[in-house]
Amino acid sequence: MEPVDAVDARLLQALGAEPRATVVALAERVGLARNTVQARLTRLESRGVLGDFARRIDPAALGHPLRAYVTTRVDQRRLAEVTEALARIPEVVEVVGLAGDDDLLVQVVARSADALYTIAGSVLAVPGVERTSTALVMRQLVPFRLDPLLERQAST
Amino acid sequence: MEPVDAVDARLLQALGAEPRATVVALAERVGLARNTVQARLTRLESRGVLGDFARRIDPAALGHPLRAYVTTRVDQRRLAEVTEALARIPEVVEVVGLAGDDDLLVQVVARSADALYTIAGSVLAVPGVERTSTALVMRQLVPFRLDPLLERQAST
DNA sequence: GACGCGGTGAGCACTATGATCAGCTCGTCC
DNA sequence: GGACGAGCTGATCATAGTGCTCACCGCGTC
Repeated sequence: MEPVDAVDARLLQALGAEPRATVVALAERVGLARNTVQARLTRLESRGVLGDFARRIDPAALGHPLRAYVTTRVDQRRLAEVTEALARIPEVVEVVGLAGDDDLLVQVVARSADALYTIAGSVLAVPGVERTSTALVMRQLVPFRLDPLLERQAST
Repeated sequence: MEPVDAVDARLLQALGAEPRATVVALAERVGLARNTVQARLTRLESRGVLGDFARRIDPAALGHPLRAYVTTRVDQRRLAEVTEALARIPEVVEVVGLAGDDDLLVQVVARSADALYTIAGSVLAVPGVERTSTALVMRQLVPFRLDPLLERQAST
């Protein structure tokens, strides 16, 4: 994916500061014509720079305040099958394939510690999963952020 | 955090389907009065249900197509210090404290494999960090999602 | 039965939207 | 040098959405 330019980066920064801002407000903030902002926003969307809206939703607000990473080792030949089964567990919010000792990193959320135990069990019960290790997220020390990278891009 | 109710969940689903939808469009979609939707949206925002806008931005669009998880073991007594130092590395996009063998899970993004190597070095170089292990994300098998949970909440 | 809460529909002035236009300044290419 | 295309600009337009306030109503609570 082609990286965005400095103007787009500033636009994204402005959106970060005020997500519900109107196009005219953004135009004023970044010092561009409304026309330009409108065109760039459209381009950003169509280029897929902005991911799912769901990423902004706090799982805690959905009654799932607990978050954990389940590292799993799987039978590589059954990877597709395993992925599909994991996707059927509602509390599984993300699965990525890793290079390293572990094969899969499964991010899950849970309503309670008890529920988490059950969910971890469901992951282990998936045919093709050989071993799992669950690590509970106790605290978000640095909340997800992209500002430093946006800052760098904006000053290009 | 108090979980949202079914109506809010449907609202969030509608937003997920069409993030730039106007309030009137959302009202029509969920079958509520425009007034109600407006009030609920305001409440959702003020309750902090919606996290940072940056969460929606694809790091690849910022020129950082590589993503990795760096698990680290730290001197627990220097945790605050370590966190602060990690936060100063631009490519560190999230740090969480774990319960388990590893202390910290550091999510980083990088411009290239070479850059990733450098960044992993920076993490290890932080005073108080004792050991690190870097796992490159090769593929997103299940992209981040909250739909299954939203669905459940919407049908309450 | 009084109360408060949340949803409703209506109305209002104000503002934003999306689309289109010609004009302008770049840098690129021949 | 000159033609070209891309991108930003400021203008205009009709249409639509916004934010707000109001009175009203149904519902569960005390």
